[in-house]
Amino acid sequence: MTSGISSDQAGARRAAVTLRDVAREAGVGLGTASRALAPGSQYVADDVRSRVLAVAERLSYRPNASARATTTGSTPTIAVLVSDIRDPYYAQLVHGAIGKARGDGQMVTITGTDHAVDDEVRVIRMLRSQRPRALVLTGPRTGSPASLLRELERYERDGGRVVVAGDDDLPFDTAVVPRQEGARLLVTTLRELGYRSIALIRPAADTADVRAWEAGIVQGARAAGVRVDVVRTPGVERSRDGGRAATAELLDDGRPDVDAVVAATDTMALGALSAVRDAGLEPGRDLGVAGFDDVVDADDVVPGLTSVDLSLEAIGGAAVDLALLAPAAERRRIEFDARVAVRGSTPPRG
Amino acid sequence: MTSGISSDQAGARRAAVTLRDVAREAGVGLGTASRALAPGSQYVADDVRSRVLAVAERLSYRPNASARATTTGSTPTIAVLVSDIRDPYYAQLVHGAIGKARGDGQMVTITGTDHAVDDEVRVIRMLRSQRPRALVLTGPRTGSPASLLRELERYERDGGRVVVAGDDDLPFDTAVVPRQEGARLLVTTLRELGYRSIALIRPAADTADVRAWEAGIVQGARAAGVRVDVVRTPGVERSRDGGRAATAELLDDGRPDVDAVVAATDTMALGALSAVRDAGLEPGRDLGVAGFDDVVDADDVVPGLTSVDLSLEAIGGAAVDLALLAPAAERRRIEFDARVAVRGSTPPRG
DNA sequence: CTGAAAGCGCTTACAG
DNA sequence: CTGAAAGCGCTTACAG
Repeated sequence: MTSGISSDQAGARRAAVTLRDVAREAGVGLGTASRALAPGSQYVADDVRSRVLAVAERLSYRPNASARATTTGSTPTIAVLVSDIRDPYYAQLVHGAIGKARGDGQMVTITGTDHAVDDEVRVIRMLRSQRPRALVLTGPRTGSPASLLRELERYERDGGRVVVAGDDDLPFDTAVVPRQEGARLLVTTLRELGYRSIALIRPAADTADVRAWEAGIVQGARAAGVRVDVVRTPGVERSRDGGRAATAELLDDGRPDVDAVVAATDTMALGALSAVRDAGLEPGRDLGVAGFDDVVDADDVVPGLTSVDLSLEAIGGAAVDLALLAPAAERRRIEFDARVAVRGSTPPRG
Repeated sequence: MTSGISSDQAGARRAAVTLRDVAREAGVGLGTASRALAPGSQYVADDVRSRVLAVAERLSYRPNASARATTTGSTPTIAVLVSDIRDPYYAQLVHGAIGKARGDGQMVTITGTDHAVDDEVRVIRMLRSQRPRALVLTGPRTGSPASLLRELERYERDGGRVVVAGDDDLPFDTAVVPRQEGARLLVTTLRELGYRSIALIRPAADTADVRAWEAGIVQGARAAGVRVDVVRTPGVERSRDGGRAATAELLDDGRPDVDAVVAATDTMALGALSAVRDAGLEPGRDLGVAGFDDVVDADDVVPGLTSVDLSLEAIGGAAVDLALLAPAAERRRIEFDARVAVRGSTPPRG
């Protein structure tokens, strides 16, 4: 680090080519230049338009998005709130959003939040300054949503759009992650593979996503005639270690003839794989293991982990679609299919 | 999808509380209100300031960042160009950047590019509209950088800052990924573990990052007295399958008494692990395998993959630091230490 | 179809 | 310390 100059200096910005420059150079008025450059506008003579376009190209003119936004009132950006972009779950959502946004001429902004309501409120207050066209909420959150809803309503009142990509528990347009359906499908599939009795490994925190997953499992099990034990280990975290601990406890208890362990997330399932090995068993052969989210690169683990693909990329894209819709009285939902990926960790049983 | 209304509608934005509202409500002029709200400004009476602040709070006022930007000339955002946010390499960089930016009151924008020069130029042209305070370039790129440099110079001329987070091959302030040092360290470490002869698995494309890695390996090997074979399989991609194919070829060739396979990326190393198994060998015990980037969750693989931690998060943060510095005549570089993580895939050798 | 003018919501010299 | 005014770079009715 060599510079002692204040990092607050913005630099000399005034140099950029401006619409006025283009208009002067093309010999037209400001308004005409503006219209010529606007893709939609009809009211420009063809020759004038092409002249303006040529000048703009030659000067390498780029419209000032901020100036446009202060006229327009909003920015062509969509703000996505995620807790951790390194988490493949969020990375997939964001990737889908970026791809779709790009086609629609929108930017994507990523803002970090720990998904506690208080923090989300703080972040949204900050974001309101930006006047993003839409806010995309993700992830399960902790805390009572009352203050969050107030803040979001204020944002909507100012013309912003609020969209959820995740669970179906907030009163906004939602691209629903098909957890419940996915969980149901997983049980059905396990049943077809010959599994009869499964144990659920879940984090202690009772968030909306885990509830949806568990509901789906229980529902599917009832329909398919599969027995379900829920392992409720106090304090278990949504992590590899959490999955390992809970599974270890299950196995210590002399597991009530369970033939598969089903975890709420792939990460926890990886912990379950280790715990099974720690107990001297061979995952897959001796005890089935399945995850959820299909976020782990299947082939990176041995055996490959059976999981549920939740179409997260498509959901990220759908959230952008919803964000660009005009607000409507009724709430809109988009839901994609879940797909079970059967791999080595749940071989056909008996 | 129920709405037939054009998605181009921006909604009624005019509702938002404005500085004028705050000033009127507080009974002061616009200028005074502006100054009272500006964190730095001294020239406001304390009682006036607190009155304005109270009104702003009560009205839930949030300054319009676009309006501020059209006065100021730039936006408090840092644009990061990445090819794929799902790639943990980029996810880590971006995560580091977000964390640092947040502390500095900057937003982070993610823009996708395939890292071909032509595409980067296109993306940067788009971004120039946004007037982001800085552009952070990442990743190795393909194509001749001439047109890219032209575009970036234009951006700098308008007052923007260009920063690189990656290889040290562009004439801008750079947060250097310590590939060469890391590669050198890896060989030294392998030597200490007892390895004498290694084969390098590399993608066919000769990008800056791979060159740096290879140079580091060769350099380290020379110093430590380790023999190096470079496996140059035409067309091999920087992927799991690429690593698998190249390793398979090496093993087919009756590998010249190599005792470890060292891949240019963790992903390729995972492919190498598979190829070793395919050949009926046990990775680790029969043949050492090492990767690079330490991007794979160590415990997800069996055996754990020896790799090099490149401090990517810190580098992402450092890029933001550089971005916020005033431009300077001399080019600045920040380099972090690399660290070798030894795991089960390279046990001590005889 | 086009130009001059007003306006978007701020910030920043400029006189008090 | 403070208010009125000019200006940032656009867009958009409003008269031609």
